[in-house]
Amino acid sequence: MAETLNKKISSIKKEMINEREIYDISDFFKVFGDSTRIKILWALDTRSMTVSELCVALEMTKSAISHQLKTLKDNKLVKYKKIGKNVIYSLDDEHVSIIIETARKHLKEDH
Amino acid sequence: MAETLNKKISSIKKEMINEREIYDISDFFKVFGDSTRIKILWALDTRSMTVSELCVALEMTKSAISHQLKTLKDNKLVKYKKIGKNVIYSLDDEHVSIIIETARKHLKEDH
DNA sequence: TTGACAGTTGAATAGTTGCTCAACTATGAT
DNA sequence: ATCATAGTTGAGCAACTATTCAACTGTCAA
Repeated sequence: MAETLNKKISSIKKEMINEREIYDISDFFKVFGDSTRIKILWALDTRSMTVSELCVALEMTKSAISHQLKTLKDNKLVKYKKIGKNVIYSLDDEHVSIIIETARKHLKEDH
Repeated sequence: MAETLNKKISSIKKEMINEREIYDISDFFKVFGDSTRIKILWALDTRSMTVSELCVALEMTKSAISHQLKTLKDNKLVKYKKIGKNVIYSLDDEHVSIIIETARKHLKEDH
């Protein structure tokens, strides 16, 4: 009885995955695999910010920040709004927080 | 009334994060940022496997697989058991599935 | 002991990536 | 028009990384 249920749950949980999706997933995680980008996401999870504000917060050059914002933009993790000379960036996805928090939980565990 | 509640929720949700944790988080995601390692994790999420079995499943050399298994081992994502000449690897953490599934959800969405 | 099989490891190489620098666009103020 | 500010972009370089190759350890069988 319980075994049949487990098999059912297991078959629902485990779907097929193809070569293309594998690359999409690993490319997606590459975006999170850089400390500067994590800092940006963390900062933007607090509040929306302009590029200059991010430069001050992270103590980095406009160019470096802008390059990383492009990567985040391309991966649909941040969105932006132009207001006059400023460009205000903000998070574009609720998954970002979930993913980072799950990682933190994992890292807090003792093995 | 609603505003006060939002502020409270916001303060609970958002904890401090330090420089060290930023690097730990990005290092953790670097592990997921490689297609070979995703393939290994995906395969091991189906069932435990020896190195040779993984070689057949992923069509790669023992050496390449072994190098990546070391990385996964170091990051506490897989565990292993020696049985005779064989080394059987399996997933070491329920967070792995959660993280990969959240990424897949994100990638499936249209923006 | 010898040989075959399973897996690990270190060095070398080829490819990738993050930051800097300089040049650029665009907007607003004088 | 001119200048300052805000941000973007492409090239180049230094640092990193995934795979290959060859040599190695450890286990089992004859």
